[in-house]
Formats: sequence, structure tokens, C-alpha cells
Amino acid sequence: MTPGAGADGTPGGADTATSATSLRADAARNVAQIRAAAIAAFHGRGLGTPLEEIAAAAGVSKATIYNRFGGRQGLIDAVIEELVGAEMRTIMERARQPGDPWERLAAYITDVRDLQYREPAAVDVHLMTYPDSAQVAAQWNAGRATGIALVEQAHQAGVLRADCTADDLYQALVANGLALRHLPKPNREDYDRRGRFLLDSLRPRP
Amino acid sequence: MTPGAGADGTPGGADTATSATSLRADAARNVAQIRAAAIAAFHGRGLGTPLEEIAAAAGVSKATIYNRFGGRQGLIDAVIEELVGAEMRTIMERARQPGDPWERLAAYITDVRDLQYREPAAVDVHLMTYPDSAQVAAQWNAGRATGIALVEQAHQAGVLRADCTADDLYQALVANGLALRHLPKPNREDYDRRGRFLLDSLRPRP
DNA sequence: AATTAAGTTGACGCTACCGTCAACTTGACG
DNA sequence: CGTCAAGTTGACGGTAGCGTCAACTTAATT
Repeated sequence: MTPGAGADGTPGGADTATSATSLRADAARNVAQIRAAAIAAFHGRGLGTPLEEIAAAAGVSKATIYNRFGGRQGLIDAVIEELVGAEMRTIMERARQPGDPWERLAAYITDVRDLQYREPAAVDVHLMTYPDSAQVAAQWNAGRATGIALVEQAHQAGVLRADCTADDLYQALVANGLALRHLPKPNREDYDRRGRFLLDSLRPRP
Repeated sequence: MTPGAGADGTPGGADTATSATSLRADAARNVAQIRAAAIAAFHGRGLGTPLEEIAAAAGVSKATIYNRFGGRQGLIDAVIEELVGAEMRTIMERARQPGDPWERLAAYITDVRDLQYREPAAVDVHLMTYPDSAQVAAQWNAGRATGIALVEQAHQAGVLRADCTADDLYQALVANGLALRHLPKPNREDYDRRGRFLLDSLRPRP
């Protein structure tokens, strides 16, 4: 049996929770070490971190990652929830809470920007750098749907400038992520001030 | 004598204008073809275009580019003025014209964004992707100085929100360039609308 | 047309990453 | 403690780009 799973990414059945489908002890240990190393590496360098680096950090060979996870995609699928999904879900939940439409939209934007600042891997999700990962695609879609809904509600309440589309919002957030990825990281003060500029630019023109 | 020039980038003396320092006829022809190919390639793909591609388009071997220009840097130096410098200079001149400080700042931002939209190589200059090219560094500095001056004058006239710095402006323009570089090119209508958002976000808060 | 300096280039070695496989090692079980 | 399927890995071949050099070609000069 080919160990690496082409599509599902969980060859031995090492789902985030139930990693019990009869893995030999050493293999189970390696899975854990690789996951931990991947989380650390993705956190520091984004989802494009060379697999050999992750393997070295986990104390295994690159080939073992292919054996256990089937490649980068499977590895991403195995850790993206813990790395980004949980936080994104919290943010979207907060945005779905009843309340003032503008406050909710502003909170969403602020929260996403904050996540991008803290977590390079989130930028990869927002950019869909690895669109073939089912998990990433799902999270991307969820975020997109939330943004669309918030924009629509804000429009209906008249608290968002009329000519602003959901795509404009998406574009602004992605551009922000790209800047974080490619430019020296701004200090928090500057970053937050620019966040305020963005929010201000979205208010209805007086 | 080593042909490729380490620092000045013009080995045979093939300055933009006076390419007369005794190049053999075939070599002079090659220089012209390489320049033309580089301009076309940089225009389409930015300053990172593989040299082998440019060489092929020019009908020469990659090594000839190294012989005549000393590598990517020299090649950039040889064409960046024609490719970007001229337009940037026009833009800066327009911004230095006497007139309403806000109009001038807004025109500068609009013009730079427009140039970025039309010319990928301009984005490389704004990003300083190749900081070792003297020409590129010079253009970058000139643009930066112009931006700083415009921001200062706008502040003095009270037409720019007080908490906006020149770095904020730089960051916004660079993020815009990054988005153009890494995302599907937006249509003109969307792009211009977002430009208006940016300008609006810079006005003093009421 | 002979000479030769100037010019060109194919082929090479280098870096950095990916993905694979035959051969080896080892945990688990009788 | 032997057996062997499960697991690991070093080494390999592939891609994509860079920069260099010895060997070859050719324009210019006499």
C-alpha cells in the first residue's frame, strides 16, 4: 500500500484528533514531532517553508514527511486548523454576533489584520498560496463568505461607503498581507494607525 | 581585460546615449538587440525576468549579456532610465509644479499608481528589488524625497490628516505594487475606485 | 589573405528546492 | 529470540535559475 495519501492527506489516519489507526510507535512519535516542527516553522516562515528544514527540526528525514503526510499539502492540512483555523473561526464568530453592522465589520477587519500581523501562515491562507489544500480552500471560502455578508449588512445599514465592494475589502486585506510578507515588519503603532486609515476610508463620504 | 564591469555596469562604455567606445560591429548590434529585448521583457515581466529568456529573445547566448553588461544589474542600469526613469521624472516634475498642495499630492499618488499599473518594472523600482543597481537606487531616492516633500507641504497646509506620515504613503504605494505583482490584475474601473479610497483616507478627519 | 584581438557560446558547476525508491532498520508479535 | 511487515532514509534525478570559462568564430587591420 502506498503510504502517502494523494487526496485526503491523512495516510495512516492521523487526523488532528484520532491518530489511532494502528501506527507503529516510532511512526506515531515521528508524526507528532513533524507536526510540532511544521507548526513552529509555518508560524515563523509561512506555509512555504522548505520541507527539509521542517524534517531536520523534527529529527527525521524529508522522506518521512512524504511517508506520513504525502507531501506539503497533507502536512498543511494536518496543521492548518491548529495554526490558523481556530483563530479564523473565532474571528468569524465574533463578526457574526448581533450588534452594530459597522462595529462588526470594523472588528472583522481589525481582527484579520491582527491575525495577519501575528501569523504569517494566515497570510498564505488569505492569499490561497496553496489552493490544492482542501482545508486551506475551506478556510478561505469561509472567510470570504463572512466578508461578503458583513459588507452587505453594512451597506444596508448605510454605514459603509456605497461604492465599496466585498472585493475591495478582500483586496485591501490581501495587499496588507503581501506587505507584511515582503516588507520589513512595521512596528505595532504604525501598523495600527494604518489600520485606522483603512477603516476611515470605508466610511460613507460626508 | 575582464569585459564585465563590476561597478559601473557599462563595460565597453555603452551608455544610454554614447555607445561609441570602439565596439566591434557585431558586438554593437548585439548590445542594441539585448537592450531592446530587455526592455520588452522587463516591461512584461518585471526586472526579475530570467536572463536566458532575454538572451533568447535577443538572439544571443546568455553569456553575451554577461560580456556586454556584466549581469542583471548592468542590464537594468542600461535600460531603467528608458523604462521607468523618464516617466518617474515627469511625475515628480508635475508634483513640484506650484499649486494647491493637496492637488499636487493627489496627482503624485494617482500618477505613481497609474505607472505601477502600466509598468511592472516600476514596481520593482518602488520595491527596491534590486538595490545594488545605482540607477534604481537613485530613482528610488528621488521618488522618496518627492513624497516626503509633498507630505510635509500638505501637512503645513492642513490638507492631509495630521497622523499620516510619508512612510504611510510609501507603504500604501508599495502595498499597491505588491498587489499588482502577485494578484490578478484588476480592471481599470476597480483599480481607480480603490485609488479614490486611498486618497479619501488621507484627508483630514472631520 | 594572413593575422589577431575582440567577441561569442555551449557546456559546465553551483544553489536551492522538489519528489521518489531500493536498501536498510526496527517495533511488534508469535 | 526469530521473523517480517512497517517504517526510515541516503542517494538520486528533475526543475529552474545563476555565473563562468576554454574553445571556437569573426571583424578589423595591415
